[in-house]
Amino acid sequence: MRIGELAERTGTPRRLLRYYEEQELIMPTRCANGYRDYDERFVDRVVQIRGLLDAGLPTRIIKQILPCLDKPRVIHFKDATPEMLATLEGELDRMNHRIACLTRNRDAIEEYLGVVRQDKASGPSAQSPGGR
Amino acid sequence: MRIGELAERTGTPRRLLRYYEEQELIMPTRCANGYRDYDERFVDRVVQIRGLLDAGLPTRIIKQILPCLDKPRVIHFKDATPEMLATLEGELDRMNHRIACLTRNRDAIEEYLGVVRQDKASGPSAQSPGGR
DNA sequence: TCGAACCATCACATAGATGTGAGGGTCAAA
DNA sequence: TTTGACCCTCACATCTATGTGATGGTTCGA
Repeated sequence: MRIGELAERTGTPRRLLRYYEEQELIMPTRCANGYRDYDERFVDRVVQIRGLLDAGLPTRIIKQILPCLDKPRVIHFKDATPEMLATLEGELDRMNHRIACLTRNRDAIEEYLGVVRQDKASGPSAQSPGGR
Repeated sequence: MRIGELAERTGTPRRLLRYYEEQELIMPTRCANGYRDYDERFVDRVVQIRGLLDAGLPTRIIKQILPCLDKPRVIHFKDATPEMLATLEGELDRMNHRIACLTRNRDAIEEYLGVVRQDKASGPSAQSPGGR
């Protein structure tokens, strides 16, 4: 598939698809005329990339993470240098922190919304402390 | 406490503490001489802010989230305009997506590291598919 | 064969978070 | 009183992910 279709199917501007390629996150083949040629698997890959970017990971790190997601992954073992493994460990750690932080705050927001909604429902002027 | 101490206790450059203030995420009082004066609660707050920034939220959103975290929160109810609630709902959603994405990828990395480590241990040249 | 709808590269612009440094005030201890 | 370690406010630089547009090639159907 060409860049336009991939862009549409992933909701990603073409500009960014080219950017991700420049950052070596995706490596489409080229048709005879020079057009980029993406195979089906790139749809998920791009969605993955966007999710990680949105979650605060830089392309540099995403590039290291992506190979871990390939299944079957048998082929990729030789690439695993000790430094890369260390990077991954570190990144795993940071991801856990992020998850913890997001979860904590999500729960807080959820609780807040719950209380506020209930408050609105039972009377706009009442400010029940919710009994602590 | 002054900015230097807060910087040290939160591991945050002074520059950024001033930046967060400019973005109205934190509003320290001022001493007579113009120095910023942070009270104890700012330590947690700054850590919170940094966590959220690291997780990909922009200051604009963090600013809206922070009031939800204050406990007791009784005072803050009147601020809750319908638009703000809608924003929070939306942000809650995005946070859930982020959490899901991070969790998925974290698990994949974890599994990858597990397999690779086992592989290293049992013999560097073996490439067991891991049995599905 | 022409035009619309693709594609390509290149370059410059923006926005947000952060680094860095200049120029200058405050204050306490030597 | 001077010095060192703080603090202040600019202001400009940098990096990353993005937006936007110029310029031009390819393909295909009218």
